[in-house]
Amino acid sequence: MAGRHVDIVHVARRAGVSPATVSRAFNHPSLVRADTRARVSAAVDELGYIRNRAARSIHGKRSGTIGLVVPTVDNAIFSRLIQSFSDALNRGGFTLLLAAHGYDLGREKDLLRSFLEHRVDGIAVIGLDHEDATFALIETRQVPAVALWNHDGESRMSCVGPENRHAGYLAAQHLADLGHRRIGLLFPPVRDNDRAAARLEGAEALLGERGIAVPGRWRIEAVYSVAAAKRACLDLFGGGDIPTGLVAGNDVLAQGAVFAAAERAVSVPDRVSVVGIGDFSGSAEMTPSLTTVRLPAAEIGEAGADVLLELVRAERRRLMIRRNLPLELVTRASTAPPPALQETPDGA
Amino acid sequence: MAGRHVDIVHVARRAGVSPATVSRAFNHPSLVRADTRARVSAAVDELGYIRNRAARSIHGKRSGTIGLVVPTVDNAIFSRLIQSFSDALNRGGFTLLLAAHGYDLGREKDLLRSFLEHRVDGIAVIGLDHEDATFALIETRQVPAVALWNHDGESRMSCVGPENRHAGYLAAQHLADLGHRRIGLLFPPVRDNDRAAARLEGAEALLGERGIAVPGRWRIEAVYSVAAAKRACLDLFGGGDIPTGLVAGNDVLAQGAVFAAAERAVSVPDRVSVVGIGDFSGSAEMTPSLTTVRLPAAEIGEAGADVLLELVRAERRRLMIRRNLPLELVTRASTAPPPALQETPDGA
DNA sequence: AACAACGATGCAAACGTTTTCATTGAGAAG
DNA sequence: CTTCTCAATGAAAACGTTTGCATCGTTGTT
Repeated sequence: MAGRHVDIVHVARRAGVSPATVSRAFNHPSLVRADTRARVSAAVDELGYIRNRAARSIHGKRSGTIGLVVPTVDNAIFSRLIQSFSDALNRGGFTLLLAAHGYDLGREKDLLRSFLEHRVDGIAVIGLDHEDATFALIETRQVPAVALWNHDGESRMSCVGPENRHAGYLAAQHLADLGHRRIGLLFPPVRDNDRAAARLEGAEALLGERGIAVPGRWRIEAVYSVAAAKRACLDLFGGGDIPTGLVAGNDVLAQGAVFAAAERAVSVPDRVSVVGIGDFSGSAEMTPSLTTVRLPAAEIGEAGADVLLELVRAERRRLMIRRNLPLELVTRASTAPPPALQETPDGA
Repeated sequence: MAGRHVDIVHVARRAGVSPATVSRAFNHPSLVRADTRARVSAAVDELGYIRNRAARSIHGKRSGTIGLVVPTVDNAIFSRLIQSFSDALNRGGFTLLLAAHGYDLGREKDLLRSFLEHRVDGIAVIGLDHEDATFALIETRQVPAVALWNHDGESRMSCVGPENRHAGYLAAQHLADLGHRRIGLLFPPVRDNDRAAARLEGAEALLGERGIAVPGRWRIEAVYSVAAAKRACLDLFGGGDIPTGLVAGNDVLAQGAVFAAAERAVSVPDRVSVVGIGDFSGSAEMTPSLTTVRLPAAEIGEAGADVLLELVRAERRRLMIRRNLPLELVTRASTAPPPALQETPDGA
């Protein structure tokens, strides 16, 4: 009952009206009489007509699409964000264009350009660190844009997220407050990743305040994967010189560390405490359950979409909105006072 | 140096040529003289011109977009697929439109419709079970489409994936071969999820062949989350009547089961064996490492994109391509012969 | 009864691009 | 020097919509 290339003219003929009326029936229903609207609607159904947004958008109308560029999709960190971002977008009648740059900010700029070719109504990126060309692109086109997953009061663009620096600070503070002085840092490469860089900076700031130095051999770098983190920590836990506490740049790394400890028969938290950042799916359920600084991924996605749609709908361009989302230390079973203090429970 | 609404006419004026020549410089470079091309290119850079794909696509040209609808993004299962699918698309010069229907096939149809409004060049969905209206939409519009994550020689549309039925069969076979007769099934709700349904069917088929009956109290249902699976299994492992083997519908559920067993001090694999399906990130690293039937998520995404782009580029519509991707049982530490057999190692 | 006001609809221009066809000019062949 | 060919470019129509403006018929006002 339906053809492939039915356009508004076919519908108009079928309904016995002009194309203009069909268009109005869609976009300004109040302007067309109810029975005419019904005839149009019937013709639409009979012919299986589907509106062409491309043709609409060349009139300066919105395209109804929002572009999101993430470092990677394949990652517990971002998948929840993408889910909630996409849902919030759909609720607002927008469709998500998604691309991943693989932690390569040069590639990010190209993907953004491609989004602009599609005339997205808004753009979301992860983090506040981007190439100058990327900022220039956004600013000269004056396309509404928001940075997710990071907050900074001085940011060059609108942003929605927690203070990653504070997340690192809280994680380290937790270990220090428990009495740990021999602390290791397990972080991903910080190149093209300002979130991780900020967390590391925060952790080091706290340790500096408490006069705790981290020797080079306890600074471990591993890419974001349980396997890589476990591998790196098997070495760390293999020797005799083991820290009593470990701050991981995120829960994936922390999980790897816990698994490595299990394999090396290094008890968590009795022998070594591990604190993560993120509170991903599974962190609460594993054994021992993971102490971590919760990053509100779903909230970031939803609030980010809301902010972006607000920017899109705002008449006035160059509006700047910053939203700081709260962090929370979730204390579970993977952290405890260091061995020395456990032996002498009531202080030195 | 750049305005907001620079179009091809501005570029043409700046370069001292006609709009037609600018268009040709982009689309058929061989038709324009090298020095003219250079002038156009310079004008493009000076003005910051970005091509408008919407305007291009109303000429019947491709939109350069591919739509993918998944049940959910927030899930280790699909995030890797999305990643590799998106990458393969980008390599081919296409951009991904993504949406999630939350295991609601009615919603899926609406999302697909929205994709068609955007005139996507192709569509990918998960699984082979869809509403009639969904199939009708795809067939009457004759838009290239592929189903991912499931293979069926009789399928109504092109498909790329493994035989999920066989995955369930292999998992159950492994336990049966080890000597287990008291076997439980931990699966998600199968409504609007033909992959899970097929796996369950496969597992039951094998158990039937071996004359193994599964009592109702050992059929556990849990949504796809470690937390839900763990909760459900805490009950199972709490009583005295525990199966010796458990087939989980996927690794997330299996991980939950293993964590629950740990909490109930039920040893895996000495007391109960657990086999998953998927081989997700973390399954190899956890303790005990998880025996599982590997689903080639990244391969499905990449091959799926390749097949879809082939369909898009094919002159002839209604072409059907089916690709069956291999499954593999990965034997790790979470499975072993049942306790009784362990005590009397050399047979009955 | 004449006229104003208004609701409903159609006509045609406009959006930014691609493409067909026609035109121009330069070099090749005679 | 003419004619033919061919490469390079421009003019204009076309794509599927939206919308400002014009038109028409009705209803309400005087």
